[in-house]
Parts: sequence; structure tokens; C-alpha cells
Amino acid sequence: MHVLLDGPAAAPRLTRLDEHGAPSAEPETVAPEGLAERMRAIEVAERPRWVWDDTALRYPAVVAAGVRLARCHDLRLSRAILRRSARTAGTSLAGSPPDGWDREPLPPAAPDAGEALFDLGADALGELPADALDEYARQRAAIAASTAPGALGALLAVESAGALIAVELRRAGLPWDRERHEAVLESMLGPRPAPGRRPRGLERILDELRAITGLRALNPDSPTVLVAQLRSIGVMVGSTNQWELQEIDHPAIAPLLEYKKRARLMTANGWNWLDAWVRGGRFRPDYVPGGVVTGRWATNGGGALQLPAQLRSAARADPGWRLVVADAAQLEPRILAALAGDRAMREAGRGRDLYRGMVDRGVVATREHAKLGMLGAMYGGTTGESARLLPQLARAFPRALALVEHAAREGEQGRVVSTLLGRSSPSPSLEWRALQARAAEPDAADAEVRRARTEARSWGRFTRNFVVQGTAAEWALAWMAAVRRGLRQLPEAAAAGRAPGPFGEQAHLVYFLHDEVIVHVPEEQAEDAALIVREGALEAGRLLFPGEPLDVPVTAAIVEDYGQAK
DNA sequence: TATCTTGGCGCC
DNA sequence: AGGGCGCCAAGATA
Repeated sequence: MHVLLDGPAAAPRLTRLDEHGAPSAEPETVAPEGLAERMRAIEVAERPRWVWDDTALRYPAVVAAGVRLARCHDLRLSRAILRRSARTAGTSLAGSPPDGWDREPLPPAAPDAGEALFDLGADALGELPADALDEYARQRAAIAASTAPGALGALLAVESAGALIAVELRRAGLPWDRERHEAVLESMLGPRPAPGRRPRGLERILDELRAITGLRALNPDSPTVLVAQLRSIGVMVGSTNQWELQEIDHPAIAPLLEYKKRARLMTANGWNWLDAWVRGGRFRPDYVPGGVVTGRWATNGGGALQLPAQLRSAARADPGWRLVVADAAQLEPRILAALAGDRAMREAGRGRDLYRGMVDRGVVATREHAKLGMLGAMYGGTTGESARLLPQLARAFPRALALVEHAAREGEQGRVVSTLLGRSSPSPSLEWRALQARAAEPDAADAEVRRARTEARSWGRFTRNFVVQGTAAEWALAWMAAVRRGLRQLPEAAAAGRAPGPFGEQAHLVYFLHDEVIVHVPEEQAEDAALIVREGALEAGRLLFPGEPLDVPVTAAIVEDYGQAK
């Protein structure tokens, strides 16, 4: 049962669709004030998949009206996947000219839109594009005609579930302790300065730097100026990045690095960030599902996916609530092992730390080596320690290594690679192809041949990583969708005098970071939530690898603040 | 003045 | 000559 939800805010419509996506009854028009009740009733009685053009556009108003949908089909996100997937090559959708369904995600919401974004009547419930039903039928047809209908269907389901979750995450927000955050800033930077002024904590280090170097006008905030100034006193650097400065033996280096570290905290997550992104004790970032070519999420403002470790203690559960901080251990190499059907590698990680397992089997000497080597294999590292470890890994895990090597070769040839569920990499640009073609001519200049090879290898590193990162992203979406489903089945906790959450006293997701989720949960249900998070991982493993389910160990720490996890 | 690019660095 | 990002400030450009 699928239901199309559209119509003007003054008279929203619900249209029942049959299994082919065709309307099976007259649209039902609902009075706006009764819409939430009607939707809730349909959710409970009929388990529909709601179909609409863009979850990010429409769902906020629905959540604001007190309804959380179980499932949806997001036409925009699905189009993006189907359009590019190698599995749908030859379908009419893949061959059709670009149209309005190929558009980009919405522009970023204003940072302080916060609650206002969710006001019903803010035209979020407008008419769907007139051809929404046609598009839905096209997508169904493309899936049916594809070489992997089951996998693609699963992919669109988890992608769409992710879109629902992203909206709910913003609605809920990550509980954020402003005082705690300010205390960290104070300890690193001193009191908040007047706008445009350096805080005292930075001023003090700067004085020290000026004394050491004798440069009265030393300006560490400008990389180009700083390079010139350092060279003027004989510190012959080519840039001012950390790894270059670290190698230099000079008394100014340590305080300079300290200055940069603290300045970074201020510019990225300082008082301005707090003012812009934290309201009413919640950090509300703007997630962008499918915002990365590999299928990972991106963010638009707020930098939710780059919360520095030093500030995690500011993510703190409300009184009477807990955070369940869950992390999928060594997700990407496990995904690779499963993708490649590499028995030995799967065994090395079964039920324990995968890297430790590699050490125990004598593949490498230390856990650090195992990690470094696997990252190098998945990213295409060709130098240093990680490259030296590759032969050992290739001997122990030939199938896993062969899979990433093959993906790299495909990319170097300009071919497309795909994830397990069928998300495909973009084609290289026309410039890239032209360069390769020119370099293949018999009279090509050496420089051009070299440049073409460099570019080919670079694209190969991208496709090499794409299959692993993209399939890991699919696992993470499936995981999160399962966790969401499990949490919704938890009853609301009994009132215990604590402040209610955004969904009453029901546990809910509050954060997502590629292979980590955080659940905000009434304290007496924290153990239940931890169980749901682990069960969700198993469910994701079954969805992606039904033949031989992948078991990714998940750590689930029950804590009061994020800083206590790990 | 507004917009784009770059360097640097935070996360996975 | 290690994949994917976002964000900020400074600097460059229009």
C-alpha cells in the first residue's frame, strides 16, 4: 500500500496507489486540522509507504504536526540513485533527458530557522509536481527492469528511511550543554572577547611567539604571511601545515602549533558557533542525506559530522535521560571482507576486534599495522608504512585485496563501479576522458602521458574507495533504519518528572556520524535501547548479506555525555 | 562590496 | 603519489 501525500496546505490530499503505482481510488481530501490524525490512522492500520517528491521539503511539517511516518519513498533521492546506477542501464529512466526530478537538494535552511522550519502552513504541504505519479511509475519500472531489483529496492528503502531520520534528527536536536561548551572555550581561550578581537588565551601565546622569534608583527592567522615571516628568521618551510611544522626543531614551533590548535577551536566551534547553532539546549545541524557521491550524508552548516573530540562532553543527556552512544567497530574493512567473500578476513574479525584478529593470526605484528595497512588498501596508499604492509595483507586476504584492486583498475579505465546495493560511481569528466585519449596517441608528449597516468590513478583511488565507503554507507543506513524501527516499538516511558523529549518520553535518535549513532533515552530504558542498537546491526547485516549475514560488533555505551563514551 | 578560491584542519 | 567530506579566515578576483 502506497499513499501519495500532496495538495495545498489548505486542502491536503491522500491518494491510494496500487502495486503498480497507479491511483486505486479517488484522492481523499482532508481538512488540514485533521490531517495529522488521518495520517496517524493510516500509519497504524495500513502500514503504507508514503510517496512524495522530497522528504526534506515536506516531512518537517508532518513531524511538527505530531506524526512520524514509518516508511516513505523519496522520489528525488531515488531518482538520483536510479539515474546513475549501472543496474538500470538501458531502462527508459536512465536514458531519459535530465528533468526537474534530477534537481539538487534544497538550499541550506537558515542556521537559526530551528523550530520555524517546522511550522505547518509554511507551504511545506504544497502540490506535488504534476508528473509525480508518472515519475513514481517510471522509477518502479526502472527497478523492475534493472539487473538487481531486490537490491535496488532495498537501497531506495534505506535511502528514504534516512531522509525521514535526517528530518527527525534536526527536529530532536542533539542535547547540548552550553555551559560545558563555554567552560571548554574558557579553558582554552579565556573569556569571550569583543567581536573581531583575539581572546586573551591566544594573545598570550602570540606574545610568547613574538618574543621567541623577534618578529613584532608576527601574524599566525595568515598562512602566506606566516610562511614568509618564518623564512625571514631562517625557518625554511614551504607551508604552515601541522605535519610540516612538526618536523622542524625550533623553539617557536611548539607554541605555534598550540596557537593554531586553539585558534581552530575558536573559529570552527567557538562562541559564534554556539550562537548560530545551539538553541534551547539543542544542536540542530542540517543533515543532507545522499549528499556525498558515495551515499554518505553531508551536512549543510553546523559541521555536525566534524564535532571535535574535545567538545563531545558538551553533548549531554537531559536530566533523567541517557545517551546510548553506539559505534560500529571497524565497519569498512568488515564490509570489504563480506563484499569480497573473503573467508579468512571474516574469520579474523568474527566476534572481536578485526585488527586484533589479524595480529593473532600472524598476518601483521601490531594492531596499528593492521589498521594502517587496511586503510592503505582501501584508500589506495602507495607510500610509506601502509604500502610496505600490503604484501602481507594480500597474502593473507587475497580476495579482499583483489576486490579493491579491481575497483581501482576499473576506475583507471574510466569505467563505473557500484556498491553492493547498486549505487554507482559517477563517470569521470569529459576533460578526464579527453586527457586519457590524448595520452594514448602515439605522438603524445611525455608530460601529457605522465599527467594522464596521475589522473587515472587518482580516479582509480576514488573508485577503489567508492565500493567500500558506499557499501558501508548502505549498511549504516540499514542499521539506523532498524534502530529507528526498534525505538518506535519501545513504549513511552512512564512520566518521571523529567522534561519530555521532542516525541514525548519516547527514546529517539539524536545523532549520526557515518558509523556511529546516539540515542537519547529515558534512563530506565537505556539498556533496552542498547539492545535495539545491537539488534539493528544484525538486521543490517542480514539485509545486505542474506546468504551469510555480516555481524558487525557494535559498542553501545550508556552515558550521560558523549565524552564519556569510548 | 560581493563572490570565489585556497590553506589548513576537524571528522569518518 | 591515501578515499570522502564541511567550515573558517585570508586572499584573490570581479
